[in-house]
Amino acid sequence: MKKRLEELLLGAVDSLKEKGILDRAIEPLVQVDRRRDALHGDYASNLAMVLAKSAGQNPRDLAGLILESLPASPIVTKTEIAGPGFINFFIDPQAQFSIIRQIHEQNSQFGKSRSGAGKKVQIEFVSANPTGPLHVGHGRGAAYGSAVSSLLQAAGFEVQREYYVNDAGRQMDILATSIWLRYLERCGETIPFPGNAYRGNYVREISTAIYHRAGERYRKHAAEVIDGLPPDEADGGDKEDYIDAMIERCRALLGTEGFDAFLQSGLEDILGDIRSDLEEFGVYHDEWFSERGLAGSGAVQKTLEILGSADLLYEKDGATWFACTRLGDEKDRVVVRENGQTTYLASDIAYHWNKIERGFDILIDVWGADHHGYIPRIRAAIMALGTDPSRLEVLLVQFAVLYRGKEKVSMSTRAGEFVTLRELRNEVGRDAARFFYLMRRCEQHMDFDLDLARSQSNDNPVYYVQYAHARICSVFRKLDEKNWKYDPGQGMAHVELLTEDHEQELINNLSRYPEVIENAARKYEPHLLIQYLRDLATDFHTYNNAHRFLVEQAELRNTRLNLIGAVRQVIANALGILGISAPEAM
RNA sequence: GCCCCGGUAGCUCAGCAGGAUAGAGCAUCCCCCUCCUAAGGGGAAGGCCAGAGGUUCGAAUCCUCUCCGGGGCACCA
Repeated sequence: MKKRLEELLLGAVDSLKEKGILDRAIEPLVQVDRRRDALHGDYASNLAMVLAKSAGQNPRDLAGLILESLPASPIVTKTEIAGPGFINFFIDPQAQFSIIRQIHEQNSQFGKSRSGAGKKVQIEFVSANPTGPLHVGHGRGAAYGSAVSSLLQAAGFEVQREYYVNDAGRQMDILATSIWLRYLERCGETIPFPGNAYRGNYVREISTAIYHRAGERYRKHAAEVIDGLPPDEADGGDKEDYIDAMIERCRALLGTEGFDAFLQSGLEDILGDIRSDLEEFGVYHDEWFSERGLAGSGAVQKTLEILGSADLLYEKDGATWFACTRLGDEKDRVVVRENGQTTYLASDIAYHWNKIERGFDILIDVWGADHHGYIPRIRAAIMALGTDPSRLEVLLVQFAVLYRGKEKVSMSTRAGEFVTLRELRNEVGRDAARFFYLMRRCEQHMDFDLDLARSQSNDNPVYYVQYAHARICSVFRKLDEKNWKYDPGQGMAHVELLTEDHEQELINNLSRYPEVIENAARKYEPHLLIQYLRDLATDFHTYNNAHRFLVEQAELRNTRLNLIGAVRQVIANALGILGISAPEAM
């Protein structure tokens, strides 16, 4: 509808150009907007105001000229010039009704578009380090990333969802060491636990499992373990130095094979937990990309060579630096440490290079807000590798703060206070968790109210939307109980019976749906879809309260059933994209 | 000090790519089930869109500065 009006206006512009009223060089952006107030018609355009200056005319006069040149169309019943120069369009109700038929024909496909057709998008999200369970912060990224993926798919893009598994590097070494130390405790050794080791309960559980499996095979005497290590933070030393020395000791005592056994158990256990957690949350990844695999393939070295041959690497203080200041970053960054190990950045550059080579048109990274400083160096790397940096889109998700009523829930990692995604899901349920995560723009800091999300009451916006769907299902069940037959064909033949304001309002909102999808996908903003759902649900509840659907008169009944059936379909489609269920009864 | 995000009703937030009288939900106050689930609906009240400049026909929306919150500035990942 919008597009058709825009075409009409373009036609008018062309003919004004021929008449010499408008300069041929002008290529106006023709815009048509929906009007909120029915008084101003169904759609309006600001075209005359936009063109007024370049045409040297006052906007209202120009609007008149545009209307004179506007090609005739059966869908437009009336036009008017209003306010400072708006052109208002009134649409033939008959034409508006066609949306109901369209929804019934397309069903679950309704609302999808082809605007992204032929474009391959890769979206990487969650990618939490496999050193512990997902917490509520990861949950927001997971909900957001998966909703954006579905949204892009609905807009026609070919989407690949990826999880980058940081299974290489120091953090994994710390994990393996932490597990081993807990294992030694289990064996009966007394060793002070390093300040910088992982102290979550899951570490103990993993070590216990190893103990049951392997017995005391990996046991070493406490004295042997701590002998000659530098002081830990608690003893006035440096916790980083201490943990590094402990890792070395662990490696020396266990040998590569033994160390890897601990590392591998930890990785498998935690990654398995993350996978099942995400699956239960309705979040899927097409690809789990291993950092270790990347390093093993020699890709990191190769990428460094490319940077080197582009003359973007230099040596200083025994380390190798990436000269990213030349490409817009504020500092140069280390890629190979003094000790010869490559940094996380080096792998990440190689990883992005790998993504580019896989042939995606758009790369999306969903990151926590704390990573924003990381963006310039990745962009620099992409430029250095000869790729247009605008192909990389980084979406930052701000933090979520949990509240229980008025009380802020502490997010400290210290024992017992840590809130995992799994705990959140257990407490509020999958649907509410997703809905609440997606309700806000991702740039918005979020206050997540656990009590509200959990409440089974009308305060809870999730139920409000789901209830609209369930209510419609219930109407169709009641229809069967009355032994009336639903005849969609008869309804379609009598759409003109939908004369109530509430019905017009609903139809109007239904026809907005494809635009909402398009818009939300373009802006990566699933919250727009939630907003829309709340509007649509409100319209339905209002309608439901004011009118009955199961009336005696068959034509009217079938017409109304067609309308609410369409509402049900659209709600189901939208909830589907958001990964939230559409219950048939509540 | 520099960088990112935010500052809209008592609270939590929308406000689409500048457009016509700034919108929801919660909380407050009134009202509505003989009827398809009241997990619903109708109404009232509530605002100098943080502040100051600028851009223009027109600014909550764009630009600059200031103030107030949150986060980030590693040879960690």
